[in-house]
Amino acid sequence: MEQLSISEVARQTGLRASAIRYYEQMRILAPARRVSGQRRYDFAAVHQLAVLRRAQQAGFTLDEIRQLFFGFDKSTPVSARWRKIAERKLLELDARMEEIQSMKDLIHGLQRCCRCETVDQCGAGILRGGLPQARSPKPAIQRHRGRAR
Amino acid sequence: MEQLSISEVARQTGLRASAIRYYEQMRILAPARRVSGQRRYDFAAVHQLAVLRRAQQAGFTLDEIRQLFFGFDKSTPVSARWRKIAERKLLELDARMEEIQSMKDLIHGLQRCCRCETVDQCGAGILRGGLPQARSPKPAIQRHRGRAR
DNA sequence: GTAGAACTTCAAGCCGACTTGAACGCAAGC
DNA sequence: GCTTGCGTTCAAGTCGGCTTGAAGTTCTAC
Repeated sequence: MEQLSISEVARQTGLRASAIRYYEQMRILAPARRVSGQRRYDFAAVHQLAVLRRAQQAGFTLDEIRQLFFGFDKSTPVSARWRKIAERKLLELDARMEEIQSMKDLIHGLQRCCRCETVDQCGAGILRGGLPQARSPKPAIQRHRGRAR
Repeated sequence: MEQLSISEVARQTGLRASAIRYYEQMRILAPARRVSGQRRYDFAAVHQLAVLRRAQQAGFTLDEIRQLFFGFDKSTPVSARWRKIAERKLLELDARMEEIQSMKDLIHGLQRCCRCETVDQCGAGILRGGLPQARSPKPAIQRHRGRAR
């Protein structure tokens, strides 16, 4: 059973050693065995990190990936875990798509309709009905949940 | 010429007073006149903030909005300013759309093809060719520019 | 034995768009 | 004169996903 150092794992996964340490700290990777203080990994860790990267590419957060790894009954196969968390994520991605689409609509509307000379005119126009209005009546850009009122 | 207090402007724009102070600090709003230390606004400020909000809804950053307000020759009408910065933004939004689309493709691929029991299996599969692979050969999720190597 | 590469931990920094808190100022009404 | 309710400034905190730096330890090669 081969033992890899952290930089060897980093090389094989394309990650930085600091990222791997960070994942351990965030409890996404189980603490590695130590040999006089230094981390030693086997190939399972490389595989786990490959899954992590793929999950990130698919838009999952580290919290969600921790869920994927540790948030299920041990008997639940990974394929079922994926399907479970993928459902929520697809809804979220659709929401993000629509958000972006409504931004695009807004910009196209501006490009088509704005004839304003000054910012003042433009603002007055927006207050007087918003004109193009796009499709979504919602605030659209709010990731900082302290925002609404 | 009416003089509005900061909380009055906040009420009319739906923003928080702290946000309005922040915009001034970030030099997106010109410093307001002071009456014994307190800010006083006229309606132009309300209009300007309406434009700011609309621009945010359309996905512009505060940096870009500062550009919109102050980054052009004074003779350039606002409609032309919009069109100029909108061009770049549309490209960016298209890129974000594709990014999200490739995430969705990745997740659909997982849902269709993953039969793995364990994370280890799954990771080994990913390393052995990545399977669905989606469309984009690019890293996909990288906003932290320190990331690549 | 010793240089230097690789490893460790811990704390702090980065990005963007704010909010929150502390400590204070100023005006009006009682 | 005192409270209430605005307003002010400045510093620090938030979120996520790391990186960077300092200071110290251990491994490796000569």
